Amino acid sequence: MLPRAFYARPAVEVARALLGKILMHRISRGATLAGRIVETEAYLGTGDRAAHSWRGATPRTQVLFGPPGHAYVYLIYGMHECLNIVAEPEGVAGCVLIRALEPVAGIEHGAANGPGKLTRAMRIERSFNGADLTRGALTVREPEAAWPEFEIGLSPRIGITHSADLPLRFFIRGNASVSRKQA
DNA sequence: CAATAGATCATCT
DNA sequence: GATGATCTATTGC
Repeated sequence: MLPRAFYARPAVEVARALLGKILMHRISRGATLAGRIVETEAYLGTGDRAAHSWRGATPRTQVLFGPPGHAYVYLIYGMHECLNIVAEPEGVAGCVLIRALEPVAGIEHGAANGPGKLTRAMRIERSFNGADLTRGALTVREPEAAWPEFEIGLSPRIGITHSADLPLRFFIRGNASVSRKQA
């Protein structure tokens, strides 16, 4: 289990450090869904026009200003949920959007290569909003066996209409589960 | 193969 | 009342 201190850093650092880590959801006794994080995006707090928190805290975004290591789950376009992990020390907004997973357990190949698809594959819903990822059913942990070395790619974020030119998207170069063709 | 449309609703103005 | 950190299907070259 990654310690809370792992998340109490700038969102950009956390986004890069999360690549290769394992997202695990314990559905029930003995049944787990798991995937390797292969694509992330950093969202800063105030000042990043693309971030939900850019204007300040609202009822929905208050979790982004709370303690790091918690989940921020929201509904987008009326039909897809997106999973974020709160970064930065408490009181400072910032988070990391998990964009794609490589299947490890209980996930069909290609079913988690996109923000909306991975929440469905992992059965993550809005009830997880505010959940503590350092304990509980949904956790992030170090891979059990070391993964082969990988190269980190950097590109602008996807699907946003503001600050669309900032290179805040991180992905494992050459990985087949990344949501788009290589940059 | 690239571009676009439609689905569908919580949140904020 | 408009908008959006998406996805899939369909239309158009």
